[in-house]
Amino acid sequence: MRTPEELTERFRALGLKVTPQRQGVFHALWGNDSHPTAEAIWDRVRETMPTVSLRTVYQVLNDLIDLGEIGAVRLGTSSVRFDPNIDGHDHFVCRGCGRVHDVHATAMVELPADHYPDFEVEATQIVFRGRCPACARITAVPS
Amino acid sequence: MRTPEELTERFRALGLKVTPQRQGVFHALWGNDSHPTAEAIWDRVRETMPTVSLRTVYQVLNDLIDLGEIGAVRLGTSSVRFDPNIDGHDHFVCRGCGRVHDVHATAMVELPADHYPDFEVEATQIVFRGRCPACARITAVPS
DNA sequence: GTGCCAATCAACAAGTCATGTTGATTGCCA
DNA sequence: TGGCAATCAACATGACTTGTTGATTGGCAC
Repeated sequence: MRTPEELTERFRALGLKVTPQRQGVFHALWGNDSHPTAEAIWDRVRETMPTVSLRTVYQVLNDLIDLGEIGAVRLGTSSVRFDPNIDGHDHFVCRGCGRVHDVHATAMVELPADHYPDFEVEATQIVFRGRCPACARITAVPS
Repeated sequence: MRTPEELTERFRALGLKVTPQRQGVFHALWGNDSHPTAEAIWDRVRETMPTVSLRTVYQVLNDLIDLGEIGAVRLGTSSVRFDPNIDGHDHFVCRGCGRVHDVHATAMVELPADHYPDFEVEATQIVFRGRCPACARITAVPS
């Protein structure tokens, strides 16, 4: 994702107004690799801007998705998560704490063309499920 | 998934009653590789049993999931899909018709242990998105 | 065949998540 | 400074899934 400053530029260039609410969302997303839900972003924005509405946060997030600045991730968890990282990467979902981690898998994933002719693959999504180091440690038997 | 007859056996063995509604769901799932939604199964069951309620279909499906007889698949589509195939396989989601196809990818997917120590991977899910042969044909330019 | 009780039913309500609506207000920026 | 986009509150909506309740049915053990 671009920096908040670059996003500000881009919004201006597109004739969109740079409001404090929008900038609040920019900053809440910047460097945020926790795959926050809309509500989590709302909480963060409200720390410095208590009056912002959840409705507006949703609006700004969807604007950013439309502009291709962030991605929406649906991982079978209840709600949509937003990902400032739009580079190709995979996800690890911890069944203990529910957190989502960005990972880079060594993947040679293909649909064998001889078995699936005429299938046009446009995107491949890999999701690992299991336990993250922190959660694995909790239930690990200490010696 | 087991055959309807085997499921009948298993339900009896567990002290669960084998009702026409349950058998209707068994048959609606048997050999069904279309990844139906609860509503789609409901439709199919109602063909021979018009009075069955959607509530009951949900109930039976969740019972089957609890027994490990079928799987629930969440692919970012609006609703949960049910999959009688519980063997390891992957999915292809068509962005044209929305249909879900079972596929077997040639996958060498791993989380490199040197980069992600202590991550315990328990399951790996691969989802391909694109267009199925039928939908690819529609928009393909005929010569 | 009989009876117990699980299963099902209808008809709700509820809860979650996301978005639409409306009419008023605010405040960015040309 | 003013136009108008953006935001606000406060709803409603809508899809999906599950909970509840009280009555009824019917599977199956005896």
